[in-house]
Amino acid sequence: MPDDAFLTEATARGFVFQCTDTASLAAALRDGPLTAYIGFDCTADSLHVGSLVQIMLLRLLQKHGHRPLVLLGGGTTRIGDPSGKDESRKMLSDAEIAANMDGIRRCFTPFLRFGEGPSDAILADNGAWLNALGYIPLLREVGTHFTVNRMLTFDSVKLRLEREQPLTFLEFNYMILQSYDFRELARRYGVRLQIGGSDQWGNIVAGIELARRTDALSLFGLTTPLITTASGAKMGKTARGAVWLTADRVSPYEYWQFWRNTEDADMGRFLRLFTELPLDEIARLEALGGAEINEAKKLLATEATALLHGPEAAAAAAETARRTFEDGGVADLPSVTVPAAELVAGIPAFRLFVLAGLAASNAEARRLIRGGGARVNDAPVSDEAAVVDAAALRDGAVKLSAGRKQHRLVRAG
RNA sequence: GGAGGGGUGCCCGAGAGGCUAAAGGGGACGGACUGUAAAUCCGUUGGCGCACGCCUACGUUGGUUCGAAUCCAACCCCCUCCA
Repeated sequence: MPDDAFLTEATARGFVFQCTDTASLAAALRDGPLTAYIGFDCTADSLHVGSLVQIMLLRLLQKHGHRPLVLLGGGTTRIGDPSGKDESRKMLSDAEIAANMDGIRRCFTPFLRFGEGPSDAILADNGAWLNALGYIPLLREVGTHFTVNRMLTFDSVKLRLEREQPLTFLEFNYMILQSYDFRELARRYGVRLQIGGSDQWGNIVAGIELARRTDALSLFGLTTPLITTASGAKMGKTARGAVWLTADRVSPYEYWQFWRNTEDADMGRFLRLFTELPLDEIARLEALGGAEINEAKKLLATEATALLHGPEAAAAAAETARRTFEDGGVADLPSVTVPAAELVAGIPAFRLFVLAGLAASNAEARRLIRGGGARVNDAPVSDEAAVVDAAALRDGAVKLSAGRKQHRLVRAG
């Protein structure tokens, strides 16, 4: 076990996959506040739970008195990281990148304390230095420290070559720019540690080597494990797509549901990574068997939701779920409003399911009905041509259900 | 620049003039069983107020044909080898 409080807890909670030099890093951490960074490329306007491990680790770092630095990839997003991808991403325009950066920035505010203090988080954009680089000077100054021989051995490169998928020269340069970032952050902010997903190992090590050669700096790298579910699927997918960390994409209630539906075998691991419950408490919860596990999952859902959306929203989501699933009642579920006149006139049930967002097309809604998965006010819809009108209103709303878990209210407005 | 191979639905992958909205698998969704879990089994899986019908879809654009994902031409993109 490493001889440092932060590393010890990070390891115990399952955040550590690989570390370049655990003993020296522990010593550096003991010497006083240390600045560590994680880079996020701006490929979408929000992050999703796939990035949550890294965010939680930065949060843990800050709790232990160190300083997190969030690096937004305003420059590197223009290149596209080939790591872990078997084909190139589409090119994003500078305007898209700027908009995405704005959205991603907001994802961190619930998790990190930003400011001027010694352990307050800071934000940087690698566009600030990368965009100004000159090609020839870069080649002469940095290019001499990279051999193509070595670069070809990186997994990110090998994967593409083995699969006979194209790897453009543009993408081939990504690792050089990420290395440049690490050294630049060390120079500007005194950053000593770079954290990343396990697919970032190569890029991180390359940066450490560059800084050692040119600046005689000794930097560290730490990677987090790739989080999959116990049954092997990539984590973070739900019935309606990725689990985003933005309320207007995934509501607190949906977010709570995502965690509530965790597989049994993942419960303990997820509690350690995605909540801040004490480890001994988690150990106790892990000992639960059978249906009692559900209580632990509710705790997981409420704790994780509280971190992102706040305790009130988490409690409200938990209460909505309790009333819906345990009382079988109608609670404050996600709702949509349809014009009262239309409802009075009667709307075909399949249309209503589309309007409520429970089906992507009329055909899908019809299939849902045919398959017996559609219910109105908890009563199965047996007839594809069934019509719902104002008579179905219960306290001003009609409850629609697609399958056992997805429920919506339709209100007349 | 030369030679060869290839671009099919969310993904992989079969199909080589009509029987093809396109086999099979994966994924996804629904049902049964459960504990809002996993595993298993069953069903569904382009759109349209969808019996019939119509529309869109096999890289792009044209053409041949009664009829094209399947044949022809040009173009775009990818892979391999050669220069």
